Amino acid sequence: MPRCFLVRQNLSRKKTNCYRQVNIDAGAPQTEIFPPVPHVGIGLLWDLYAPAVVGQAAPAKLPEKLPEASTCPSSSAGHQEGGSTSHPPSPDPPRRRSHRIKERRAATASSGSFPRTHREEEHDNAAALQRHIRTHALPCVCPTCGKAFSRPWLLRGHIRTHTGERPFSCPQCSRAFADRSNLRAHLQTHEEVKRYKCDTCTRTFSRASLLRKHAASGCTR
DNA sequence: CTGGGGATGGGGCCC
DNA sequence: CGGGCCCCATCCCCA
Repeated sequence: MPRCFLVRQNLSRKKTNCYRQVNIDAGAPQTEIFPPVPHVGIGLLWDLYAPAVVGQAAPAKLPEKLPEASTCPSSSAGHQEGGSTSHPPSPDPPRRRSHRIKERRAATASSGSFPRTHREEEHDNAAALQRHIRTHALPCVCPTCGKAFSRPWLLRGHIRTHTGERPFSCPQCSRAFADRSNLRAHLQTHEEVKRYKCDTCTRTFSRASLLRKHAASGCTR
């Protein structure tokens, strides 16, 4: 599920004070955070969307922009945001587990082995759905600002924004990060060869998002 | 426009 | 079954 389903788009995540003011001053943190999406609707979306993408790389979560997601080169040269720090940049980076499963499911759908794999898929989907449903419960509430999260580790990461704790340090520079993913993204900046290449020009970028912005701005180089 | 940091969410997987 | 951790993805914001 895209984050925008859970957090108001116009609520600044950069400035954590905004959370405090919005949530506490408004006195209704839950109503500020919860989207107007009925829980049952999620299951329907899940069920409706998954068959529509069988045969392609089925997204693990609902795309924020369906047309772009359908044309996103997710199965082509690396599209990982931060990339795995244990692997050098490569035009053919190791596929993620989610990709392998997506491909397996796609292959299942297009193969003749429907009965057995269907049971597998039912199990997978049921487990995934149950877990997804749990994401709509937000039992983990920040004692500082009242923001609620679905999982404890999400809350822990959020609390670091209050405490300033940065347990993840870059081995190549002195910079530290509160989030491992952000460290991984940072490590890409140390790479000489960027893994995201523009198809139109010769420019390369350290992030998929930078490449997208570059393309969206109209590659003129 | 670009590069990068910060924040947050999801599913996969293991225990 | 659920918690916890991991990796990946994405958005926003700022320099």
